[in-house]
Amino acid sequence: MPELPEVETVKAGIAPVMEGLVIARAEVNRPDLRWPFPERMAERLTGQRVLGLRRRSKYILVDLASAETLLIHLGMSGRMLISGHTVGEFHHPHPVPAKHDHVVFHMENGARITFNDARRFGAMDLMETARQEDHWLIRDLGPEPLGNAFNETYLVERLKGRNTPIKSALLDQRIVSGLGNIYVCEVLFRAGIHPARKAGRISAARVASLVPLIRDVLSEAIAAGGSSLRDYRQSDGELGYFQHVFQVYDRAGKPCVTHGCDKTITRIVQSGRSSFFCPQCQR
DNA sequence: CATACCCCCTGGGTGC
DNA sequence: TGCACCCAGGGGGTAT
Repeated sequence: MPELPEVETVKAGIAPVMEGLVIARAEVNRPDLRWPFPERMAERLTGQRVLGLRRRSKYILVDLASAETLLIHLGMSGRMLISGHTVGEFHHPHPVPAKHDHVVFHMENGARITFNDARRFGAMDLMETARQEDHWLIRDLGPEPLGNAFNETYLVERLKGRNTPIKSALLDQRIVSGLGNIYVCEVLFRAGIHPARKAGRISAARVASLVPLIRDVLSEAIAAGGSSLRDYRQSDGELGYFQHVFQVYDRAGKPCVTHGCDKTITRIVQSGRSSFFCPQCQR
């Protein structure tokens, strides 16, 4: 689930019950996720005021009054459930503890943020806020796709001479950070580029055309997530569950949505991951 | 350095 | 209802 738009949505969803508030207690129910938690994580979180939340790529960064920053990654199946808060007249009760509730933030106002992650590909770590750029998970990340550093000139330069499929290149977080399997498929469909095409053998003009398409796809997804978050009554407090209408992702065998195209969406496997595309519209 | 695989882990869906 | 198998939105590590 979580690519950049979902992480942005989750961040926005938990911000109202974290920012400016003290973590009365951090409940840590196991020693690790993908990697061991940092030393004394529960103690270093408990009693800390949350100064603010940020997002870098697919990471949520929680700045604490202790001058430390909590890094959270949702992996493939990570979820954030909010409970104990009130939206309008609706109060969200705390749920019964569920399987895979690995970390629970008990906030001073009674709200809880529960990190649930069945597959445990997620991660948490603590770092000095001042040295966040040096963190081993952060330091090699490419530019934010919605930021100014990601532009046509940059992408053309980065893909020049690359022998790797464009699909793999756009999934490479060192080139551009935040895209995942779904949105890369969607972007390549909009661009009319076959996912197996070698990145270095696409014309500069077509590479450049990817930049605004990437921004569009991500912005639209963030907007969709934001709209679903507005109505807490319909949700159970679980974030990142909005459904998008994908044009190619997970649509193998279904008709291409392009007007006048009578082909069906094809699935291939590239470096172990599914790619969906229209063999007629994408070359 | 660039590229290709393998792996971590649990659960849902499908076919028999 | 059981079971075997495939698949999953991520990404680090290692071999080539």
